[in-house]
Amino acid sequence: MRMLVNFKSGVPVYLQIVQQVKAAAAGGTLRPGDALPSVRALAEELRINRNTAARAYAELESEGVIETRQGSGCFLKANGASPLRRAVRSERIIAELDALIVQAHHLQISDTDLKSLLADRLAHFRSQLPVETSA
Amino acid sequence: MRMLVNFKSGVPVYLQIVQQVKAAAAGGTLRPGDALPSVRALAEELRINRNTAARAYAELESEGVIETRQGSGCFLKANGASPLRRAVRSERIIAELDALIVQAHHLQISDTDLKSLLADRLAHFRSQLPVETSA
Amino acid sequence: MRMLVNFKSGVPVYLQIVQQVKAAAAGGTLRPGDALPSVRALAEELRINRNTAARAYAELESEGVIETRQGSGCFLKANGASPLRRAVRSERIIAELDALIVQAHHLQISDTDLKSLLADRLAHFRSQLPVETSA
Amino acid sequence: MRMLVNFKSGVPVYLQIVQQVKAAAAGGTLRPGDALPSVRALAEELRINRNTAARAYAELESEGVIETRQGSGCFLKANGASPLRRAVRSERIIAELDALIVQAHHLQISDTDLKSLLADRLAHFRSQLPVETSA
DNA sequence: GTGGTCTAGACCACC
DNA sequence: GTGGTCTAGACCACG
Repeated sequence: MRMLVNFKSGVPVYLQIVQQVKAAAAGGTLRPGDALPSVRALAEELRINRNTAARAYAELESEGVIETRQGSGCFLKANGASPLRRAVRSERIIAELDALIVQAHHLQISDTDLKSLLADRLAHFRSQLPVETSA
Repeated sequence: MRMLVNFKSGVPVYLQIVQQVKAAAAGGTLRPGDALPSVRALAEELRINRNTAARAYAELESEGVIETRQGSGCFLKANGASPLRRAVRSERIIAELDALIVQAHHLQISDTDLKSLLADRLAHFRSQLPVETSA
Repeated sequence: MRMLVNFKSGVPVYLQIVQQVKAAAAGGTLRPGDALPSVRALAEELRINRNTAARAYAELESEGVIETRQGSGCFLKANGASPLRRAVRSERIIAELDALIVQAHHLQISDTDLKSLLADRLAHFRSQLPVETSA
Repeated sequence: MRMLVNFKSGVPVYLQIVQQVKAAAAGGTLRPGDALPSVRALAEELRINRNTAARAYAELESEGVIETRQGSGCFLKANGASPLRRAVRSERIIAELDALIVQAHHLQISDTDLKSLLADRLAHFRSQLPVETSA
């Protein structure tokens, strides 16, 4: 499970993790029973404090998304949200897409340029890891 | 200048304002000498405490982005950063673009679909308002 | 409201505060509507971090003992526990009394000496402040 | 040596054990050379994890209070602190006594009642077990 | 090794 | 001025 946090965005780090785990669960990248990285491993990978990672997991547990077993780790809950329908998944991404467009608009980045940038970044990611997402 | 804050995002409200003003200035939507809404008006429009609006402006002034003239309001500074070069503006948007891609990946939205969604939303925005963004 | 924390006991500081507020509420020393010291004032008085004091109050609020009003302070709730009957109040103190006796036993302090010590300390406290407790 | 832990008190379990052993040693209830229960036995008796019991003993050993002889168990050290003078022993109990008094004060238990309660509980304990405490 | 708790410092939003 | 949140470090209990 690839995670990524942005320290400059102002969004609390623990929330960024929560959102990504939820998205992965909703999308099916994480399936019921799958183990999440340990609090320590996640903290090290993202260069954050253990507590911040722990808090993200605590939040996810309190929302019923994951289950934590003392001494063995955190796992995606069986009764977690089942993978969403395609239309629903799209809706989830639209709010962020709109915010991005507004930002680009403020920066006077043209529609054409924005599309190019997206294509560039997608290519960049796909070259980095063998993704299981279909093309 | 149209502004918008998201209370659920976790991003400090005052920071959201700062970011939007900076983006508008960097992109050229706001030009040197242009007036910003008064603290009072902004607070009312966004339904926030006047202190919070004032704080955003104080931050912008301390960074030299705007100047406040007693009794007449806040204005974009003449010596503020001139509109950025195209390449620099692009860089500004890339971090957000990457986060979006990760999110889409977790939701198992294909690259092709993501591109389509972007095109859709761009069309949506352009049909809504007479944008001054170049094509 | 006189408060006192013991840093060496191992009992979490925030819990010691919670217990004392509850006891004061149960005993009637604090009455519904009474204001508690502000988080900052309490922290300074006890030489603890503001967060530790805040946590105690947060716990008390979550248990419905106090009510906190943004910007004005914390107050004992009207529907808080009504003053306990004499017998019940006594019960509250017995667990601690027993722990004390066991400790004294381990230290081989005689019953007589323990009683003397209690009398001494009571006299000490009564000389320090004009207590409203009946003798 | 009878031990007792309170899981709700917030005091670390290992510390409660350490405190009780030290008190017993300081008071003379445990004498140099006396054997302590094995880690295994203690863990079982108190229903705690063996690691926790082991940790308490490790702490005691590192402080020079006890010594562990491979295969035979843990014993109170000969060079451990000899039983304290009466005055010192009294000091040890005073902090707890003060906390008790504050608590009683908040519960509006009168000095007289507090003294009676102490006498009651002392009588209760003495009737329960043949104590070796001097009268 | 695992997750959980307590204390702390810096910052935020509101009166 | 008020209380609340986020991040962090150190420590605890358990497998």
